[in-house]
Amino acid sequence: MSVLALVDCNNFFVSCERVFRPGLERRPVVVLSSNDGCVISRSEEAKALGIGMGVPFFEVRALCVENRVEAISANHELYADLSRRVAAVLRRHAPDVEGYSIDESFLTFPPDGDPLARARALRAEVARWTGVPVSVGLGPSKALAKLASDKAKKAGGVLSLLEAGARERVLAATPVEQVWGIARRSAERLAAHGARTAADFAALDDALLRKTLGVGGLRLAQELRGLSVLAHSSVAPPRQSVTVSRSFGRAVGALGSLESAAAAFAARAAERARRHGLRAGALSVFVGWREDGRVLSDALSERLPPTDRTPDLVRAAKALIGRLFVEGRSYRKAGVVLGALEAAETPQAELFDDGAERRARRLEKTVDGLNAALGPGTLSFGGDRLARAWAPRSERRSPCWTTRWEDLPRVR
DNA sequence: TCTGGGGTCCTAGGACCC
DNA sequence: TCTGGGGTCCTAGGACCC
Repeated sequence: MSVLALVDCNNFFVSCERVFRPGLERRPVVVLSSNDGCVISRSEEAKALGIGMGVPFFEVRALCVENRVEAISANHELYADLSRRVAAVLRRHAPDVEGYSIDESFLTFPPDGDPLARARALRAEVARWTGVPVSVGLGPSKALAKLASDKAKKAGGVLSLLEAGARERVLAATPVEQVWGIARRSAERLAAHGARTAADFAALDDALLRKTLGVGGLRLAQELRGLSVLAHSSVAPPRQSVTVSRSFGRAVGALGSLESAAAAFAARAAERARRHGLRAGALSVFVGWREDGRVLSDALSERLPPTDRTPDLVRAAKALIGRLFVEGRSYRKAGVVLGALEAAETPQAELFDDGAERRARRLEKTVDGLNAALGPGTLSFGGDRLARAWAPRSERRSPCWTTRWEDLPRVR
């Protein structure tokens, strides 16, 4: 039986902010999404005040003022950098780190030695080198390691579900909707069959599981029984899509502003595709607006000759958003999605081109390089700086302490 | 009145994750 | 008045084919 570990950074975004502002320790802190719209990370103190994950900020604003909760706009550049630093420490402990999300990684522990001792050592080392507190869950399968890491947060930071006895106790005491991959819909369906705990779920008949929740549900139940059926790999599978979307800072009614947004999103998406060495064979654009209190959206897609060129993608995005546009609507958000991605090989034609193509490529490479070094949006292609009525607002952002020279912390 | 059976591919939408 | 952004996988149903 191999030992799978899930390493989960506690309250990750809040913890990142605390690394550079130790004054935030032991205080209620929340991190807010774009436009300071939603709460997306909470310190334990903020959770204790009853502030839920994902709640609109305006609903808890009064509570935050009253309790002197520090509310900070999300700084994803900082979080991405600390995430890389945490991963670098993890790779010293296991050769096959699989990044599952910005704040979680799966590892396989070698069969020799005491897994609990190893987990504790790893936890201490991440804290020492990055300042980020983590929880470690151990189990014979990913779903059990994940469950263990959730429980570890209130059990000293490390918990093992490697032993059958511990597993039975924990599964029987866990409501099924706390299982990874089971949310409201699935929990309702399971309740109809009398399954309310993780143990009930794992004990259901395979054919019934297959019929009620599909293959995903069946696999999950097997994982809870201690059978490892979900693949573990340190090689990231090829990306399927690239999305850039934003809610607007205020409602937008003019086609010009909408086109400017589409152009900016397409340019950013193109940059990301190039960074991953991918070309897009399809592009879609969506817009969102409100009507009679209902949230509505519309979308259009188009196949493209595979490309990673900014001008091609910008042109396609602008054309599609023009077709979506309806006079009189107050748009609230829009987005561009690149799909049908494939590896970008150097096109043969480049060997014979007249130099214009090569120059365009070089320009793109320079812009990508500057944006990578100095922060996204430092340089952009013609036009998308104009008519930025849509630009989101975030007024409580912390500095990019680790990725921008001008934001480096100063030591007196 | 009777009206096959089996494929593939694509897309939209559902459900879930962090 | 104010409700994020970026992903994944699966399924059902339609179009089409032989």
